[in-house]
Amino acid sequence: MVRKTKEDAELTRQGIIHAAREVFLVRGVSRTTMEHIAIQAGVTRGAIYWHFNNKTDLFQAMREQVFLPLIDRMDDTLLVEDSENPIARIENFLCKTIQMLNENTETRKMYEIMMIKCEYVGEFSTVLRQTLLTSSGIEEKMQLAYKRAKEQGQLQPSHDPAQLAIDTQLFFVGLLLMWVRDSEGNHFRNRAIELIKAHMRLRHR
Amino acid sequence: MVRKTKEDAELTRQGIIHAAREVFLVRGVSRTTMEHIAIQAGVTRGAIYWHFNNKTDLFQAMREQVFLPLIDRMDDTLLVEDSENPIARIENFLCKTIQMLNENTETRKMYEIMMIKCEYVGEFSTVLRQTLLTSSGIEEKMQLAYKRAKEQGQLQPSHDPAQLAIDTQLFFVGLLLMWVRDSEGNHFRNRAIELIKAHMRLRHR
DNA sequence: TTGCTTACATTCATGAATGTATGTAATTAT
DNA sequence: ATAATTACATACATTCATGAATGTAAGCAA
Repeated sequence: MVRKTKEDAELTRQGIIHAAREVFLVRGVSRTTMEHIAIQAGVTRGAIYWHFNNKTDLFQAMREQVFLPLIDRMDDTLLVEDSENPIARIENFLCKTIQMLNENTETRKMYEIMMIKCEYVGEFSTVLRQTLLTSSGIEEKMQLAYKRAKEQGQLQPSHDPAQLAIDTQLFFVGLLLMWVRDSEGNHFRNRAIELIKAHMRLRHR
Repeated sequence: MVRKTKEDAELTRQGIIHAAREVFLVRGVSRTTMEHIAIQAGVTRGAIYWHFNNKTDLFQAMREQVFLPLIDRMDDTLLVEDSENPIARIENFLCKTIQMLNENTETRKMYEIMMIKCEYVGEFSTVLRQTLLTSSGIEEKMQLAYKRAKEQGQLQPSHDPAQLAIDTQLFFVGLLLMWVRDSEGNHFRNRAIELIKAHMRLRHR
């Protein structure tokens, strides 16, 4: 394989990211070497070092490619001001996320890698901090939605929007984790949507 | 350092486990070498290879040492038949676990290692499968407790014990994960108990 | 067309890391 | 008291893995 055009180069870059995801998934991030990725991508290590400085750099590129659109989606679903049914909007956001995991292989694999195939240590602790920021962002937005729900009298009067928001968030974090862990069985995968609806039903009325 | 007596040997063994926990915590399991552990423990790699076959073996020993007593505690708290207040028993179990994390350094570190410093890949996927078994065990026992609560009319009639059990378990898994991730800040660490009580309050009456 | 640059492949030097083999002194069993 | 074993330390062989250096052919601008 020899010199390529710019478009080909971008294709190679994407191919490397794609290959890395596959290898990370089966070998874990730490145990994956540049050579593994290179072989999977059908290039040499030289090609990878051309496009990325090192493994962390490659990992970050991979992560952003999946998460940036996801954050956008969150804003679209939760942050809107109209609030014609906040509770349903929360439920919708959660279900859509699960649906995303079911349909989009790359997103699913990225979640799996981030939750059980990656050690958050050294340079990677940055990633964890970003995750925390994202989390508290979600929490805030859910809290807003719950507040609106309360104003509209959709909640039981004894319920506090802030508490509900954290409770829902923790529920969802747990669900995602178990969803990912349960790759072989199907105790959580099949029932995720159902579980979300049951969770939201606890709040309603 | 020369030949020791049996008791000294056991001490060395424990020292190695202790050292491994420290190093795993800061370097992650994969990036930790036997040499790192040896230095931390003040022995040579030879000593470690005497007591353990390899890193995985050492990891398993470490894990069991912390988790076996924990499972016992779970049975004691949740499984009892008297059931003089099932809801309170669940709450108690969750709070005690958090309390354990606060007080017992080794348990806390082990949780942290297992959740964000370990890649579940190859031989380590066994560990994940064990975790899943433990989880469904907890779920079953909580479900029993919720059933009793329902029989005693402590729950809202619309609530299904099975759903409540999963919901609580996912909430708690999420809480543990965020508790571990939030090692620098204190968004979750300080409020864990409070969050548990709020969660249980959603069910009561 | 010529020369500079891009997009890689290839090679190399170096440093880990592992597991095993060997050495050795103290301990325990006999 | 002697032999056998234990609990390590030390040394070694081998296998990765990295990153940089170098090579090279093809594209692209002038």
